[in-house]
Amino acid sequence: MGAVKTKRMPRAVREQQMLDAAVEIFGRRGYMAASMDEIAELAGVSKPLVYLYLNSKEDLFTACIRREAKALVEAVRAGVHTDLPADRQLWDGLQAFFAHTGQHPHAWSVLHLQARTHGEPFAAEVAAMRAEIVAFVTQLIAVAAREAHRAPDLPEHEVAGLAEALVGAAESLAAWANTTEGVSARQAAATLMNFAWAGLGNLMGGRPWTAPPEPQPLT
Amino acid sequence: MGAVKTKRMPRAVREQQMLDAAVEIFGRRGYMAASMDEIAELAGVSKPLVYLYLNSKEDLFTACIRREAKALVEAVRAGVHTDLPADRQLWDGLQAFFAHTGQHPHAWSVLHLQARTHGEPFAAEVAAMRAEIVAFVTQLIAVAAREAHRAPDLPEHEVAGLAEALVGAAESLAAWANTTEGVSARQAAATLMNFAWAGLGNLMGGRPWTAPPEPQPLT
Amino acid sequence: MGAVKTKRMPRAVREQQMLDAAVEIFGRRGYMAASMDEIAELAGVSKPLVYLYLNSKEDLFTACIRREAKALVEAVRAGVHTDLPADRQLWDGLQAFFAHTGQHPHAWSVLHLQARTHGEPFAAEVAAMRAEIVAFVTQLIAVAAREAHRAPDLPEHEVAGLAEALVGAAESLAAWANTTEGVSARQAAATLMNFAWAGLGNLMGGRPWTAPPEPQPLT
Amino acid sequence: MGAVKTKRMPRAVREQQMLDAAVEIFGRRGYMAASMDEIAELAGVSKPLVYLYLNSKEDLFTACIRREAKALVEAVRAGVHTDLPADRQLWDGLQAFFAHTGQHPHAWSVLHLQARTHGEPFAAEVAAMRAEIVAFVTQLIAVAAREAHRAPDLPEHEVAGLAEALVGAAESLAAWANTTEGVSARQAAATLMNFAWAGLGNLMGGRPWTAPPEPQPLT
DNA sequence: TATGAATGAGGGTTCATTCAT
DNA sequence: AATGAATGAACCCTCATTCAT
Repeated sequence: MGAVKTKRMPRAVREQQMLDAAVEIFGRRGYMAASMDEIAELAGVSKPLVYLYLNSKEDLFTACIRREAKALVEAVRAGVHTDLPADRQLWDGLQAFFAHTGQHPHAWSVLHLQARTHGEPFAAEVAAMRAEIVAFVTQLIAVAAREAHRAPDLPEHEVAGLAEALVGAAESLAAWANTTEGVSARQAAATLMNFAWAGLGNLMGGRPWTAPPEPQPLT
Repeated sequence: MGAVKTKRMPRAVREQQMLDAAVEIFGRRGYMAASMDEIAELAGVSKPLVYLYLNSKEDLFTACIRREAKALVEAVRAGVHTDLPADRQLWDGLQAFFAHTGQHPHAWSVLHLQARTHGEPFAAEVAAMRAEIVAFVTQLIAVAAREAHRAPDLPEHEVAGLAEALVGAAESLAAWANTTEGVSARQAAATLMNFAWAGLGNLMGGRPWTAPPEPQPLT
Repeated sequence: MGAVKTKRMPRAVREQQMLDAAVEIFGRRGYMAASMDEIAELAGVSKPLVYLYLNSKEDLFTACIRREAKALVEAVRAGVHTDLPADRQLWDGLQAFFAHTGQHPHAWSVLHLQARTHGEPFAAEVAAMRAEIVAFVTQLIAVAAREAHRAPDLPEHEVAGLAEALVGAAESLAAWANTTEGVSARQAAATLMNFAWAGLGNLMGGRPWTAPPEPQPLT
Repeated sequence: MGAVKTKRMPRAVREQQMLDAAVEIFGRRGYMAASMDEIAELAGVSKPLVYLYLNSKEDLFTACIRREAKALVEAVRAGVHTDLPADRQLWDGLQAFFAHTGQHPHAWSVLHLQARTHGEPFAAEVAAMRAEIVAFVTQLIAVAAREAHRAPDLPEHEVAGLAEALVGAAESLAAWANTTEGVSARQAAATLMNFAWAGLGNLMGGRPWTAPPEPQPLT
């Protein structure tokens, strides 16, 4: 199952093999439970070579996060055409997102679970990527509102909250789509678009929702 | 900071002290990085006693998950009054959810991050709780639709997807609310209700969203 | 050859056994070449127990240095009676010194070679002991001079240099006495007393030695 | 700080660069802690070249010891003029010794500490050099005694002991002179000459020292 | 003459777990 | 009801050393 044992490869190639193996093992076992021995074996090299090229378990993990974060962002970017309407951009982006995470489950596990579960060096790394995506979505929502000649006065932090919720929902659905039989990337994206665009309110006949008054302490 | 060292306590009490300590350490360090030594010390007992009562690290972790899952579900249940309208039930449930997770961050970390990050014995445990909540939300959505005399033909798996998305968004927002300064449980709940009920569509002037046609392979 | 494997001993006893083993191995192999495995085996315990009681290789080494430094100083102190004349005190001290180092060659190796060969944590430890001994000798020389109603104006730093030279010579002779067949502690002490007291000058018929004039740079 | 990276140099030159680097690293880190990697890097060559020229870490260390031992002996020899009186020869030799060790602290560390701290291959190497110096001093003492028409019957092993003590004191003072601020080679040599020639006895008004009778076991 | 690529072996350290009291 | 004493197994990391060019 591991890489075929080929000897004497240039450093750049070997490094990618090591990262491939590391992403798989980190994704499967988790950061702490992953052993450098297993990673080296899967990469088809000896352990010292892994250390020679990637310094330490922490550095190796960081390198994995960086590579996979970059790959995910690029996959989403490649799926989006900025000259299309905002809703279409969101739809395309979501599809690309679900497709990529579905095709690289270990990488998604590394980004979504492992990196956030362990301390600051790693969480920051993935937080940067997430911020980038949230910013992208925030801007899409703003553009969409403008296109619809609506909500010129939508408060900014409200939009941020909505974007956060959308991205959060997408992240959760990624796990759902990857685990549940018969749910494709397209279906996951459609569900989320329906949820986000039409809202549940549509089901209720347009009756808008308003928060009940905050309970006051008895005087 | 740990439990006061009192000798000769009944077993049930000691067990709760141990679980308290374990939840805190598991939540802070993660499952693998948590050491039985640290847990025993924080609980104010010797290590063999932990093993005598809770058998193994795995069993201890499982016990933590079970206790905290039950507590979370009960907290949400206690916040909801089933004789109120569906939207009010959802609103109350969300508030209870965000309040409880905010007040028990270690417990939420155990349920949301640690349990899912490590293999099958634990993921299943928390999946059961999640299924319970998703079912509750699914039924709420159905009730709401019926109350509004709408969507009599809404396909079931569509509703399930929406519920999944809603719960996922809530889980993501929990982290957001707990980390972001100045975001209270009430605000997080409001943001999510707006998102779910009004949808983004409202911003767009009611223009409904429809998926573009699936690309067909060339004949 | 190692300690008899007796189970379940109180901590204090086990610690001494470990220090015994550690001193022997450190003395034989040197600090870096000594392996914790070998030390544990010689002590008749498992490695984790060594770490449980003594924390780390560095701490173990420090503990060895402290114990042996204290033992050596006490051995010398026990040999000296402060109510005897100064020369007799020096003679007795030297004998005790050579006897102790001869009987504990590994300990002497740890103090004289290993501790000084490795960085600051350790060198400082043994420097303190050495300073104590040098101070003792310095004072002895001063007392001897006073007893002889001589050298009331002997400059202090001169005395310090002499004491340093005497202690250095003693340390070197310790190795010589321990390695050379047929040289006892008594003989080593006698040689050094002759050297220090009578000086080589006696051999020369009392002709005192004076430094030639320092060469001046050409004007 | 390392050698400038120049390609294609004759073997003899490269070897000296490697030995320079090795002496510095061995002196700074100690034999075991020194890594071939660091030595090669400081020498400005690749590791295989070090092995090609010097075979192994042991051989490299031996080569260092040999080169530096030779250099030290030659430095002392160059400082001594055999046609001068014995005390002047000793004085000049000591000055040369302290000057050389002060100027080459890493080399002195290799000879005095590292070589003796590690097993037989190396200790023998430096013991040979030391024996040469002790023999030189022994002969100087004998000559001085003859010049003074004294001590025709001085037992040989007594002289050897005195020489040993003198050399040992010199070695110890070398460390003292190199570490203590404001102690020059000249001062160190003067202190030692005073100690050796005049002796402490001079301070005592010529009162000779005699060993107290050896304690007899009770009959 | 010179080096990039690669590894077997071993060392320090920690952990979950048990025994005997 | 509770603990001090003890360990097998594994993990991260480093090093001296070689191969193929």
